[in-house]
Amino acid sequence: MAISSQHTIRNNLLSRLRADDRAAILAALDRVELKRKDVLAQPNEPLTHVHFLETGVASVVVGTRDRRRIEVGIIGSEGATGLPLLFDVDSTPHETFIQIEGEALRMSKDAFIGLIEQRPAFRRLMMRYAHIFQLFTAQTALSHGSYTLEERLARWLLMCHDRVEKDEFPITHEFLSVMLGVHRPGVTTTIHILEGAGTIRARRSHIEIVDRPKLELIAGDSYGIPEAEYRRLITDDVALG
Amino acid sequence: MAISSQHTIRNNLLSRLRADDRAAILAALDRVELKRKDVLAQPNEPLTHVHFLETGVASVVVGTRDRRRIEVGIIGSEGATGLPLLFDVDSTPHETFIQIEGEALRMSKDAFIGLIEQRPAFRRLMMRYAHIFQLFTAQTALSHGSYTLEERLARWLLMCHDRVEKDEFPITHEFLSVMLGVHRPGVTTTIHILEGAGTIRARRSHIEIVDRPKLELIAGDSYGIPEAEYRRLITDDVALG
DNA sequence: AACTTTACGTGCGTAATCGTACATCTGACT
DNA sequence: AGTCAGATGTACGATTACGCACGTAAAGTT
Repeated sequence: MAISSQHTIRNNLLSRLRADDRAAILAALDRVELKRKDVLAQPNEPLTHVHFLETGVASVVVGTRDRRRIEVGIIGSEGATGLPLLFDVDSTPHETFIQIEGEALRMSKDAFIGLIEQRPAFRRLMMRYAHIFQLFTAQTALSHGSYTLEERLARWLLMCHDRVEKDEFPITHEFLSVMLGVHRPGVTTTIHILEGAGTIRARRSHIEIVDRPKLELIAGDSYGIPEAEYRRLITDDVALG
Repeated sequence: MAISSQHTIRNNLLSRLRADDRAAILAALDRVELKRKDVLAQPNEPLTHVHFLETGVASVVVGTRDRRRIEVGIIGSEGATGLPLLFDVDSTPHETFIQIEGEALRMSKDAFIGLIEQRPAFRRLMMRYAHIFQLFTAQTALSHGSYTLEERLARWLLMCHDRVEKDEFPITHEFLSVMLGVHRPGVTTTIHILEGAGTIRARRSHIEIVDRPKLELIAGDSYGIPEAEYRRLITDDVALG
C-alpha cells in the first residue's frame, strides 16, 4: 500500500522532490498496472485518484454530445493525471484513458489533497506541471488551427516518443484519428507519407520512430514550445530539487 | 493605490469573495484603463501584474517563429490575467493583449503571491478559475479540429457577448482572423453568412448580436461546456461566497 | 481450419479553406 | 474638401481534408 524503495521511481515529477517530501508522498502511493483503454477519469464523474505515470501514456480527450472527440492532453512519466483535484475541483468534462499500457503510482484523492496542503514544495511542483499541461493544450489548439495533418501527426508521434522508452510503440490509426480529430483514412494516407520520407516504419498496430530529427523537421514549430518550458521550469530548476 | 468602495466592483471573481478576504485584496488593487492592443503580458517576459477585468475583453494568444498565431484564451469580467503567477511560474510563451477596451483592477506580482499564500479562499477561487480557463483552451482545440469556420465564429461571438454588457462591440475581421486562426477573407465571407441568417449585424469595425438564440444554435456543441462549468464551480457554489 | 474481429489500404466525388490578388469603402486627419 | 490608412468586399484556382464505400489483411477464437 506504499512505495518504499526510492530507486524504482521513474516518474519525473516525483523524482524532482526533496528526500523528505518524497518520502511522505511515496507513503501514500501504490503501484498499479494500466491496461490499454483503462479509464482513469470518466467525464463529469468524481475523481478518485491521482496517477503519477511510471511508464506508458495516457490521453485526455474532450468530447461533445454530437460525438466529436479530440485529444487535449497527453501524459507520460513526465506528469500526472487528476490535475482538477489540485484546482479544488472534483470532476471535469474531460476523459482520461490509457493509450499505451504501463504502470503508475496511484494516490487517493484525500491523500493528495492533504499532501498538497502539508507539502508546499509538492504543491508548487504540481502547479508548475499544471501550467505546462495548459501550454500543451494551447499548443494543440494552435496545431489544429494552423498546421496540416502531416505536421500534426509528426508532432503527436514526437510527443509519444518522448514518453516511452523505446522507439517503437503500439498505436492504431483509429486511435490516432481520434487524437488528431480527423477521419481514419486520412491518418493511413499521412502515415504512408511519413513512412515514404523514411521517418517512421508502420506495422499493424505499431509504429516505429526511425529518423527522429527528420520527424522534428516535418513537425516544425508545431512541436517544442511546451517541451522547452517543461525543461526550463521543472527539469532544469535546481530550486525545486 | 487601493480600491475602497465595494459596490463599484464588477469583476465576478472578486465579488465571489467573503467580505474580509475581499477587503484585503481590494487594498492591493488599483484601477487602470485598458486600451485596444494594450499588452498585458509579453511572451517570455516576466509577468508584473495580475489584472482582474471589470469591463472589456482580453485575448491570450500563442504564436510561433513562423508567424502563426491563434487565440487560446479569452478573458472578461468573469476572470483575470496573469494565471502563471498562481502556478509559481514567472513568465509564459503566451501573449495577452486587450481586444476590447475597458477597465481592470490591477495587482502587483508580489502582492498577488503574498495574498495567494495568506488567503486560502482567494487561492482556491483562483485555482478554480484556472481550471475553467484550461477548459476554454481545450474547447478551442476541439473547435479548431472539429467545427467549421461558421460554427467557430458563432462560438467566438457568443463568448465575446458573454463578456461585454452591450449587444454591440468593436471588432475587425482582421482581429477575428487571428483569433480563429484563419485567413481574413474567410472571416468576411462567414460574417456575411451569419448576417444573412439574421443573427448579427456588421458595420465597419463593429458587430452587433441581433439573435443570440439562433447564434447558439449555429455554434452547436462548440459552445457551452466551459461556460457550464464556470456556473457550476464559481457562480453557483455558495461555499465560495 | 473455418470463422470473427480488428486493423489497414484505397479510391473518388464533395466540401471547406487557403492563398493571393485586387477593388472599394469608411472614417480620421490635415 | 482632399488625402490616406485601415477595413471590408469579391473572385478564383489550388490545396487539404471530408465522407463514404469497399476491399484486403492480420490476429485471435472455437
